[in-house]
Amino acid sequence: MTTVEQPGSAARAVRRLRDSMINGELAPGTRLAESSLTGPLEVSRNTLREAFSTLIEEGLLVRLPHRGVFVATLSPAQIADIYRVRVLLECSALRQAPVRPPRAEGMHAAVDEARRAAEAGEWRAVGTANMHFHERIVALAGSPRLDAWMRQLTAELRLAFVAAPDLEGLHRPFVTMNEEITTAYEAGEAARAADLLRDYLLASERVVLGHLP
Amino acid sequence: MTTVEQPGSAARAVRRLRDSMINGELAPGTRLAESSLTGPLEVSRNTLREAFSTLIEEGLLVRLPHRGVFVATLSPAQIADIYRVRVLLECSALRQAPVRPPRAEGMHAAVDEARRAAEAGEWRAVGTANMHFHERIVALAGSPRLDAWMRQLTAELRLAFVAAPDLEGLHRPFVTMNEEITTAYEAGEAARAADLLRDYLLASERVVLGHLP
DNA sequence: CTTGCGTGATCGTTGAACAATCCCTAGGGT
DNA sequence: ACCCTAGGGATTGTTCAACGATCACGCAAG
Repeated sequence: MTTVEQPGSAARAVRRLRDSMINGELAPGTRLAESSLTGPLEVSRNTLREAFSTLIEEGLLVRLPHRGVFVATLSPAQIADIYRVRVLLECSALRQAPVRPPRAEGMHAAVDEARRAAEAGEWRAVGTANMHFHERIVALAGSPRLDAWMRQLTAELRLAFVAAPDLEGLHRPFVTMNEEITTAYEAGEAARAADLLRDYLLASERVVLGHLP
Repeated sequence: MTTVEQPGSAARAVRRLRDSMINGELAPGTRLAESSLTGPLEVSRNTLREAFSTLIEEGLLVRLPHRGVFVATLSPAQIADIYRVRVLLECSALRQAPVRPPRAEGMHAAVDEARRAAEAGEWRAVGTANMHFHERIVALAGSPRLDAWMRQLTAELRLAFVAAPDLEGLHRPFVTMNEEITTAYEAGEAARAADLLRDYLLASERVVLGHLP
């Protein structure tokens, strides 16, 4: 479920940087100078570079040789790529999911998480919960590798969210759609749920791309 | 196509380590002590650690904190996981591939590569070519992210190949199956090609698991 | 045979140092 | 006024040496 809390300065720096990015404190395109980060993060330059390597591998940072590392900026083409992968992964996972005893506990938990956050007006938390919902869908495939990849995808996508001016308009419409997909899946209609999910993703892609420029 | 030739000591160390692993010079389970690798690779300990990070992220190495890094050992469960992901990715990519003008150039190139290697009796090269073939199938989806993931998967899987005692029996049967899949796809029968591919993968999984213990 | 402890070795992290590369600006030419 | 070139300053890429923290191994005691 939750990511393992690894000890160590490098891992801590990774977590702090990642949180800062998905919280919007570090806007996409921001340059992260090594020397100016060693202070706030309380790590040495070498350890910081190791943290950078991890985040670059995850796609959250980009390194331009001899120029520095920058918070990744997602082009429309890259966002389209992410959604292409999501449609493939999520729909396949949902379509081949077991229906005899539906495994929707995780999906329910994510839906509840999203609804509570929506009632509290915390739209960034709603976005996080929505991403959790989709991670739970992929988890239906039962593959640790797929789970790890999906977490990467959602982290990357949240970089696109932080640039959006209207978080409520971006996330609110999808809370009820999550519920519909869960209901359809639990009713044994995996194929219909997968179709709903595909429509959901295409709609979400349009919203994200529309909120960008 | 080929991986980008990045400059830098760290990237060079990554390539040399990865090549050593998929060539079988570094057997799975081998411990890679930092101090004893700085000499042969001609890099400092810090740079070596950076190279380790990359390969750990790729799944080729495993880090046990305060104990060192080891060449990854694939358990049967992990191999099964890899094949589960492959079935999902490759079959989806092939099923949704364009059939009007089939894009099979890459697949043909990989088939030829495999056949030439088979005639030369270089079975490890045959395995490499077969992996290229499947990377080309995923490339039909047109997603850079999927391509990168598939390269990771094939690299991991080759770790399982190096332990096999009978490389010919492991790789030879699949050369002609590659050709059949290509033919079916070019004939416009994407669905049948996907079914062939699924059978192929399930058979390959059995062979790999059978060659292991 | 098992348990506990000490020793040695390795890892995790730090700080400093140097070379390589890039950005920016000042200067000269047209 | 504009463009091109050269230099200085800053940042990155890489290496090295050192320290504490942690683990593996062996030996002694029960």
